[in-house]
Amino acid sequence: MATTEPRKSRPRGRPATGAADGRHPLSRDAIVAAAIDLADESGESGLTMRKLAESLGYEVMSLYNHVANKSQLLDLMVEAVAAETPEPAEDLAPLEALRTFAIDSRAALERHPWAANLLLRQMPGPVRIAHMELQLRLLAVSGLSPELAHHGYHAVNNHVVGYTLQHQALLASMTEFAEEIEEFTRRLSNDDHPHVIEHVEQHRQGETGSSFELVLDFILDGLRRLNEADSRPT
Amino acid sequence: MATTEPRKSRPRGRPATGAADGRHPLSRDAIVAAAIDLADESGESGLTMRKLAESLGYEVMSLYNHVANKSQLLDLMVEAVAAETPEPAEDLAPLEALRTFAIDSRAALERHPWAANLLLRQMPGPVRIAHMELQLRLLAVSGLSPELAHHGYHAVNNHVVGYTLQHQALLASMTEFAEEIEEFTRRLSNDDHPHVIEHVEQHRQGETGSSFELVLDFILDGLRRLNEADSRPT
DNA sequence: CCGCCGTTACGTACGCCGTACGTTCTGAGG
DNA sequence: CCTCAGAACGTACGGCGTACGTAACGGCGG
Repeated sequence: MATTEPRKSRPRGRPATGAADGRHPLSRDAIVAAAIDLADESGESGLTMRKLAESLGYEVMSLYNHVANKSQLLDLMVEAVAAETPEPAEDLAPLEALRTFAIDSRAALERHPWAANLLLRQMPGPVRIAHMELQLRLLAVSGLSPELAHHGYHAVNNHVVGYTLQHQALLASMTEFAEEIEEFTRRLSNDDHPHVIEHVEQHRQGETGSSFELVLDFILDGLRRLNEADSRPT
Repeated sequence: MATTEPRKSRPRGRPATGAADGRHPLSRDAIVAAAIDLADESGESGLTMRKLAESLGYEVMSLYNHVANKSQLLDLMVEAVAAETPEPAEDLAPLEALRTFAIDSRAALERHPWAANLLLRQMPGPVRIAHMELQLRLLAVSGLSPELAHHGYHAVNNHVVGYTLQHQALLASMTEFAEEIEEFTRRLSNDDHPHVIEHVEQHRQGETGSSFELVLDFILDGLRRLNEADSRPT
């Protein structure tokens, strides 16, 4: 039907004279920002090159003039989220600085529920490498042995990412399967799962939340304690 | 071309007289088992209804006579993996039993790299509910306060799943992007990232592995210590 | 001033994916 | 012998990422 007329109503090619119509001229940064917004709203599965182009007012393939492929776009999104984490204050003790950095990292991940899952699959970019260097340096100058510093890095990182992943999954389940959960717990109600029911009830009363910092301190205290025990016999 | 002949070489309908050809008669359990095998080989993205049917010697839509949809199939796969974890011995102290259960759970997840990622998205089935009840019971009878038991459950579970997720991601990166990593670290070699380079070098020498149980004990010891501190002033 | 060219936007098309739907065959029960 | 539920099948649809060719613009050498 439309093949008879050679072009559509909107002028083709670059928008006449520097984006004279309502839209910005489509840069890489604009694409990444729009992708983050779209993923925040619709989840990772809702982020589609087609929908992303539509949200920007462009056609799909125009995006590929600015990003190589979807994988690179996801890389850029993860880096942008990582860049939201502020550097810790410099006057803090090393492990205190690491503690606040972990808390701030988690806050950034919590703002973008898709980010934690993506972290696992993508190679780290410059921002994440810099964060890694920062955390490793803090561990090194805190007086921990090299082995403990190595394990401490993974322990803290695992905790930040793992906790956020599960928290987001829990939130998603609670909103998506609300009535299934309702019926599910009622079916078990007086059965042989008393502790599960109590646990769910604790969640309903908002018992959660402080658990992240609790375990973070278990890890940091454990590192300190183990380091003292190792160095005392010397 | 083939539309002229009314049927293909292989006989249609149910296989003549109880799977007289080489294949089993396609049950739900057989489909789940084949799906697990396929995902173990090709990863979650490699598990496709088409490939799964092909690996079983059937056509795609025949699978839907035994499973409702792909999401249900993934549910069944996760449950099957969870069922691989043995129950802990009954003569152990509660927190010791929880410790071995965590280690065994991690081993099962490690055998199936796709499982940890799936755990986060799927609603728990009967097997996982039973495991949840088991862990909560162990925490309850260990003498911890209800709040500490609640947090302890999440702490241990987060650690098991989170650690496995990151470990699998690390292994995948190391095999998939081997030369990229090689060049990447060489580019940084004498730059301003000394700790990252040292960390990668530690990994090359196999410094990893024991970190899981180390942090697990940090968590369990932290729970015990905090419980004593709470109950002593009484 | 003119004509070329690199850059960007666009449209079409291909090969995957999950799966809805209608058809064809089978063995079992009356 | 006939019927009938259920399994296996083939086709088709909409959505995905993206390869490829085309069209319109701005800038620049002549």
